Amino acid sequence: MNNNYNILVVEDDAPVRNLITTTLKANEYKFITAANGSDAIMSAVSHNPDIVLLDLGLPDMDGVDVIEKIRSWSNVPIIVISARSEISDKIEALDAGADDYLTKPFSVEELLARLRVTLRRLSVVSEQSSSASVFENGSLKIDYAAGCAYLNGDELHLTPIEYKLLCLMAKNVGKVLTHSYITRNVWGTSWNNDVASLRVFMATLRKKIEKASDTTPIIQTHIGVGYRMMKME
Amino acid sequence: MNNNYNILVVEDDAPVRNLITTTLKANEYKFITAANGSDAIMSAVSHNPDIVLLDLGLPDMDGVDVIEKIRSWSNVPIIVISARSEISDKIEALDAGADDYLTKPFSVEELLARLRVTLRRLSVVSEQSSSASVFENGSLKIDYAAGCAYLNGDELHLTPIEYKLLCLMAKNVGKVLTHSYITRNVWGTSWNNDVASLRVFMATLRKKIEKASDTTPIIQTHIGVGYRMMKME
DNA sequence: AATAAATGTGAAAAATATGTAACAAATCAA
DNA sequence: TTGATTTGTTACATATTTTTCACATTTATT
Repeated sequence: MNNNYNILVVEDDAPVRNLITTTLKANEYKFITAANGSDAIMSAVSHNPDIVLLDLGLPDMDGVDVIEKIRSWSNVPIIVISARSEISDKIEALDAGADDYLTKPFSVEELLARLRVTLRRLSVVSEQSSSASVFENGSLKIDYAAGCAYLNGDELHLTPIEYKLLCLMAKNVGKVLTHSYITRNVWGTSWNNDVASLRVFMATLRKKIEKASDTTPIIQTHIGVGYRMMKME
Repeated sequence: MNNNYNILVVEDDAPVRNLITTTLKANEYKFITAANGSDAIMSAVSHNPDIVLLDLGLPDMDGVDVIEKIRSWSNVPIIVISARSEISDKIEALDAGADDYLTKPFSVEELLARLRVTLRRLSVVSEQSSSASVFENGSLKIDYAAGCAYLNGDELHLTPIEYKLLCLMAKNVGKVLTHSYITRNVWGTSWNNDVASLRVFMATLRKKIEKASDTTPIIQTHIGVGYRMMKME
């Protein structure tokens, strides 16, 4: 007897999808399916699966983009199943946030074994941080799945960097984030740690999200350290 | 660039071991090595590594037995690197407790990518477990994760040096810290051990954390020696 | 009690960090 | 291409932090 884990299977090729689902069914796993990227993201939001099995070759969007999208709000384990066997493809997917990478043709036994590994890890971690796809704090709202931010219901027009910056602050509400932590996470690993740029982006972001709002600023400066988004009431 | 993670490399074949260690060194990972199973188990016990890279083909014992042995007391991530490419070998190792399985010949880039995956997971887990990183002593409270200090629930505004100083005292509650120990830890190694500055900072810190509080001061002076934060009730 | 040594205190100077505006460079869509 | 948008850079006024220093106070020693 198995478990209550829910597995999201993302695969556009029907025969392969059937192979996977039949295997899962035979091993008493519960699952839902999606045949393209946007359906996959919607299912990930609405069903909150415990594991995602993801084919990279989807008709509507690149699989790596699906990984990044899901990773923008969720830490759900993602096991990639792909026909692309190039090392560079593997690295790209793993660095984007995938947890494992199987190349087609794959053995169902190996897939099941790697599923068991992931499930074993899940049960260890068990009840982990709540990963909601919508963030709300005061008059500010972020819909991670849609990639949009709102202030008092009105959509904000944010540039990509501004949005990343906002998400990073939001994911760490109440914590002081150091300059280098922010630049590393917004601009990537290799960056000259330029605080000047961060300052001007922070300024424009503040202008946009503190538009005519409350008395207390939502983003505090901690001189010599970094910035912090305050938890609002 | 990197990290404080310690990696145990278990591989009896010297050329392969060198390839791995050279790669790790080039990427600024710290590591220790073992050339057989019993050494590997001893190293895993004594050094408590963060990750184990394990070759299955060891001279003295079967690699799967090493996995099981380590798993009997530790959940350290184990990445298997093996010449055995049979599905049954993979399944056996994964079910024995391995977290990942690479077959030789392997790409060092893929190995590094899978290491990053594992490290990423480690840091997530450690962040969660470190959520209990809150110090409390009387009316004083420090939230290390948030980087903030509170007095009777009210947040204190501390400069970087004041905060460092407070954390240092807090981490050593009850102990007398010498002037030179404090200056070394707050200002860094190369410093002329200026006690005058320390005195000034200690004064402002005291003003802030002993605001209208109790009869007994929380920070004691030990003349000719240093300072001590008292354990309060 | 007198003296010397160590510590506390307040205020200024020095050093450093920040917010902002203006502008240059890069990117992107038509 | 153009024109619009986004991103990166610089200069500078302002604000904050850190250091220095003179002097008062406390503590230890004789």
